[in-house]
Amino acid sequence: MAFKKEQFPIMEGLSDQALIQVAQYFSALAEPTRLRILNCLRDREQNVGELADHCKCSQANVSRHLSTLAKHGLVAREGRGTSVYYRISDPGIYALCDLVCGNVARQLETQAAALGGRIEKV
Amino acid sequence: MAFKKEQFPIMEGLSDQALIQVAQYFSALAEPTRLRILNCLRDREQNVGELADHCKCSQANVSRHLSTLAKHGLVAREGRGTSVYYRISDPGIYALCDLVCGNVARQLETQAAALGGRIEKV
DNA sequence: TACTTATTTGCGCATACACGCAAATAATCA
DNA sequence: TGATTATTTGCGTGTATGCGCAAATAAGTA
Repeated sequence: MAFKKEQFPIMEGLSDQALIQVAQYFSALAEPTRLRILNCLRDREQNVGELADHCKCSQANVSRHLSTLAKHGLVAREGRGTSVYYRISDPGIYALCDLVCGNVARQLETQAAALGGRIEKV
Repeated sequence: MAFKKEQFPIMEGLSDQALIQVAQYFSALAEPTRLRILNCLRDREQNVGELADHCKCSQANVSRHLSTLAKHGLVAREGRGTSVYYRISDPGIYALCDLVCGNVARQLETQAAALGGRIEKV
């Protein structure tokens, strides 16, 4: 793990705070609806109502998920008129998601091979 | 505004099942003790007792966390003698952790700047 | 066999959180 | 002003999960 020594000292005994920070960052991404929201925001910013439509999710839940994502610095909030627009503020998440998709795909292939190829690819 | 758009296709390209898979992969990494275990396994394989010592965690919990990691294909299990040795089986987590550490570090810098540089170290 | 060590698992409890629902808040306009 | 629309938030509920504890399981040895 490439921690900056200034922020994350102690390599052999990573600080608990650093581990908690990283774990919380992963937690923000560990929810299907939030991943769908982030995917919707990939191309352009959107307001809460639009995201609720595209995610087939209630406005209240989308608002809550956006709050979580904003708290972890993944999205940025900007109110214009009566609407509130959200946009990606941490482009690094797409590299993350791409990596995870690759890892998951490899894992599925392994499982498929172990099960005789009965699992169709996602 | 109504939020029912059940006639919309699933998200562009990403099935619900794929999102759930990715979310579960992130969930496996969204736990400080599991991150510590993975960090301990970075250099060499270790058995459950060694990991319990290094993580200052009970053997039972370490065993459970290892089970979770193995279920998601992050570690591999191999029993030798009375011990069970675990090792990293998905090298992709290195890239993942590098990215997340960078993202978290950037976020911390932003927060530190917003707070007037009062955060010296984590 | 019995004994020792190492690992796993069953159970109960506490916490975290996603969701539905409804009320509260914010911004714009008649 | 009040009305309308958009967003947020408070509350209750069900579910998932991390942990401690103890028992069960597995492998090696006398």
